[in-house]
Amino acid sequence: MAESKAPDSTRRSEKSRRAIYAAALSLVGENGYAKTTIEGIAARAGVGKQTIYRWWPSKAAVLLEAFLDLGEQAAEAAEAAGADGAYEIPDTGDLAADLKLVLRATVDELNDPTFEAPTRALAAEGIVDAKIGAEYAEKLLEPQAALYVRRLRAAQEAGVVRDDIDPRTAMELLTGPIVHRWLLRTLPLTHAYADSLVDYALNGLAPRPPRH
Amino acid sequence: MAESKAPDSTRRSEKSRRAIYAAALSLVGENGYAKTTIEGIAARAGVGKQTIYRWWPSKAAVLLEAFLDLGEQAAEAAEAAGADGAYEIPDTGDLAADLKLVLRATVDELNDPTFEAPTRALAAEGIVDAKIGAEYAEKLLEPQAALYVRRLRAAQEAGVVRDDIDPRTAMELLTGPIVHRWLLRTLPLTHAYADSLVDYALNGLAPRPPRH
Amino acid sequence: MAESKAPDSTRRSEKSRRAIYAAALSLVGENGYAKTTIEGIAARAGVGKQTIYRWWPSKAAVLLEAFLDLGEQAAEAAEAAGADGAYEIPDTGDLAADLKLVLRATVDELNDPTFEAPTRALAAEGIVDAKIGAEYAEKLLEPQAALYVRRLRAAQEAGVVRDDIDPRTAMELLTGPIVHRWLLRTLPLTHAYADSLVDYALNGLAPRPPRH
Amino acid sequence: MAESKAPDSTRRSEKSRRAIYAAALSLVGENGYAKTTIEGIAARAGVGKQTIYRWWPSKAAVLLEAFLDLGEQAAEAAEAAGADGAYEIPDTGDLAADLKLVLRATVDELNDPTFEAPTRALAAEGIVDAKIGAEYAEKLLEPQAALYVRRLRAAQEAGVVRDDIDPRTAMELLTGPIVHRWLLRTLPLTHAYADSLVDYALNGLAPRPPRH
DNA sequence: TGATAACCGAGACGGTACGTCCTGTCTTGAG
DNA sequence: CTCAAGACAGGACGTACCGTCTCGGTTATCA
Repeated sequence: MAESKAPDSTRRSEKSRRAIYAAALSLVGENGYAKTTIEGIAARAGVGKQTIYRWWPSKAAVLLEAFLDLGEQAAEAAEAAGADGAYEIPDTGDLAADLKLVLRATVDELNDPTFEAPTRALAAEGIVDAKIGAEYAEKLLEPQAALYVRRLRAAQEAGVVRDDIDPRTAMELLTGPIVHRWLLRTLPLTHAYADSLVDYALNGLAPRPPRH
Repeated sequence: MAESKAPDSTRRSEKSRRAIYAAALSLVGENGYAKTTIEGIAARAGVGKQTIYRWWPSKAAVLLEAFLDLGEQAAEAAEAAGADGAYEIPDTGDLAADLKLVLRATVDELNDPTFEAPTRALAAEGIVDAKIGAEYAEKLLEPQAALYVRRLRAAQEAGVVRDDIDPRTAMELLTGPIVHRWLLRTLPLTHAYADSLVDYALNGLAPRPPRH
Repeated sequence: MAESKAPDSTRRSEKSRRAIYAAALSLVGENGYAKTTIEGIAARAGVGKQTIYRWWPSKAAVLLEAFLDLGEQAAEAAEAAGADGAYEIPDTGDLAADLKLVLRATVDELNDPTFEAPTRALAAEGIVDAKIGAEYAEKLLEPQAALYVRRLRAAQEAGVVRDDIDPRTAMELLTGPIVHRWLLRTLPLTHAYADSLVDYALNGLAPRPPRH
Repeated sequence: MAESKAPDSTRRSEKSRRAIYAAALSLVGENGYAKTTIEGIAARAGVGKQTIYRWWPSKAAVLLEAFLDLGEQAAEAAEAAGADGAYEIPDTGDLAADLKLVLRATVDELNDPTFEAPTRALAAEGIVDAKIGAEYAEKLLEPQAALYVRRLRAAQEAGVVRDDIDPRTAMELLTGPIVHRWLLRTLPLTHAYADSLVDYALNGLAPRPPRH
C-alpha cells in the first residue's frame, strides 16, 4: 500500500525548506498571492522548481505550510520566552468580559494589513479546494476553536451558560459573524461589533420576561 | 470628457452576451472555475476573445454577471408564473418558526451540488478581489439581507425582539455561522444546526432568571 | 483532407520570421548548434516561443530554413548585381581543369570556419532525422549536383567522357570522397586532394594499355 | 602530478560496465539516440548515475564504447569459431571482383536496419564533436581502411593498379560515394551502385584511346 | 583483523530547456 | 463600428534531464 513514487523525506534539505517558506511569504506580501508564482518562489529561494514540486502539491500548500511554520516558530519563541506553553482564554469569572477581550483581539488581528493578503488568499483557496480547506481548518482554526469550547464549558460549570447549550455551536455564534464580515467585507469590523455579538449571543434577541 | 476607449454599448451584440453567459456557466460546472479560461469561454460561445475583453474586466466579472443574469431570469420566470413580485420572509407571528423555515432553505441551497462550484468560486474570488467582493455582496447578498432586516423589524414592532437590537447584527448572528460552516467546511450543515442557531440567537446562551 | 490545426500563413509576421532567422544563425555561430535553444532564439529575436513552435517542427528545421534563406538572399543579391542568374560550372573545353576549379572552391567553402559549425550541425541532424535530411539534400545539395550533371553531359557530347557513364554516379565519384573527408575528418581536405580525385576519376586506377 | 580525481580503475565493477553497454544499446535501438538519456541508461542498467559519469564523459562516449565492445565480442566469437584471426579482403587476382565483393558487403551492412539507428547516431555525433569523431574514425573506420590499402598495394605489385596511385585516395574513391549516399540518403544504396563505382574507379571516366 | 578508503546504488539537489497553455493586445476581413 | 478569428509577445506551467552532491552499504586492500 506504499506510495510508489514518494520521495525519501529523510534526505530532505532543511535549508531549502526554510528558504522556500521565507520566499513564499515575502513574495505574497510584496505582490499578492495571485501574482506569486512557483517559479518566482523557487528563484528567490535559490532552489530548483522540482524541489518545490517534489514536496508540495500546489502553491497553496506551500503557503499554508509556510504559514503554519510561522505560527509554530512564534509559539516556540513565546514558550521559550517564559510562558507556560498552552495559551488559554482568561477566566475572570465574567464571561462576557473575557469573550469580548478575545474577540476584540481577533478583530484586531483580522484588521492587521500585514496578515490580510496571505490570510485571505489561503481562505479563498480553502474555500475552493477541499483538501487545502481541511488542512487550513484543522491546523489553524481548530486549535483556536478548542479554546472557546473550554472556556464555555467552564462557564457551564459555573452556571452562567445553560447546560443544554452545545459549546461548539455557541462558539460559532460568536465567531461566525466576525469571519463572515471579514471575508465578505459587508460592513466594517470593529470592537463595538465584537461587543454587540457577545451581548446578543449571551442574552438572546428576545426580551426577558420582567422579574416580578 | 468621456472615456476615450469606452465601447459603444448600444451596438453590443445581445446574442454574444447570452452565449458567453451560457458558456461560462457550463464550463465552470464541468471543469471548475480555476480550469475555466477566457479562451475556452470564447471558443464555446463562438465568440472572439476580444468580445469578452471588450465588455468585462476579468473572468470573475464574467461569471458574476452570468450568475446575476441567472438569478434575474429565475426571478422573471417566478414573477411570470403568478407571484406578486417581491419575495418576502413569511410572517406567521411565530418568529422562530419563520426564521427556521428560511434558514433551512438556505442550508438546502448551499448543499445543492449544482450551485456549489460556481458559488464557492465567486465567493473565493470576492474574498481576494475587493471589487468583485463588493459587487458580489451588493448584488447577491444585500437583497437577501434586506428581507431579514424587514422581518426582524416587524418582530420588534410585535414586541418579540427587543427594541435596542440592531436588525443587521441580529441577521448576521443567524447567517454568519451558516456561511462560516459552508465556506470552511468545518462541520456538516444541517437543518438541526439551523434550528439550533435560531433558538440560541433568540434566547441567548445565559440562563433566564426564573419567573417568580 | 485539410490539416485541422494548420495556422493561417497569410497572416504570418514577416518581421518575426526574419528576426528568427537572424537570431538562429547568430546564436549557432556564437555558441554552436547544441547549445542553441529555441528559448534562446525566441528571446534574441524578441518573439514568443509559440511563434517558433507554430511555424517550425524543430530547431533543426528553423536553422535549415534560415540557411536556405541566407542562400536565397545571396543569390538575389548576386542576380541584382548583374550576373545572368543561373550559375554554371564553366566549360573551357578542358574538363579536368574545370572540375578542379569547382572542387577546389568546394574545398575552400568546407574549410571556411564561418560556415563550418552550422553546416556540420545541419548535416548531422539530417543524418539522424530523415525528414531534415531529405530537405537538406533537396534544397542544398540537389541544385549543386545538377550543375555537375550538366557539365558532365556536355563532356559526353564533346567525347571526353564515355557515353555509358552515368553522370550522377560520376559526380558522386568526385564529391563523395570530399564530403566523406570533411564529415569524418579522417584526413585534411586540400586542393591537392581535389586535384587527385579529378585525375583518378577521369583516368581510372588501372594502367592504360600502351599506345602502339 | 597525477590527476587528482582520477578514479581507480582497478576497482571498477565489470558487471556494471557490461550492464551499461547492454542498456545503452537496447535503449538506442528502442527509442533512438536522441531520446536515450543517461538517466534512462542508469535506470535500465540498475546502476547509479554517478557510475556512468565517473567513467564516461558523455552519452556519445558510452554508446561508442558499447559499440566497440560489441565489435570486439563479435570478433572474439568469430576467432573462437575457427577463423585465423585477422580478416582480410580476398585476393583472387581479379581486383574488380574482390572489391565488388567487399563493397557489396558494406552496402548490405549499411542497409541492415538493426545497425542503422546507432550507427547514424554515432556518425552524427562524430561530425559535430571532433573528439568523438576522431575516436570513431580511429577505432571503427581505420581498421577497415587498412584492409583496402593492403589489397590495393598488392594490386599495385601485381601491376593492375598504377604505381603512382595513392592507395588511401583510391580507397576513398570507392568508399566515399557509398558513405555519402548512406549518410545523406540522396539515392538508394544498391549492389549495382557498388559495382558501378568499382568499374568507374578502376577504369576512369574518360574513353580509352583505341588500341591501334 | 579491524580500519579505512574506494566504488557502488540511490536519489535529492540547483539548474536549464522543453513544449503547452493562457493572457491581454493587435490585425484582418466580413457584415 | 462590432464582430469572429486568430497571430502575436510574453510568461508560467509542470516535466524531464543535466551534472553534482550526499547518503548508507558493500568490498577490498593495508595497518
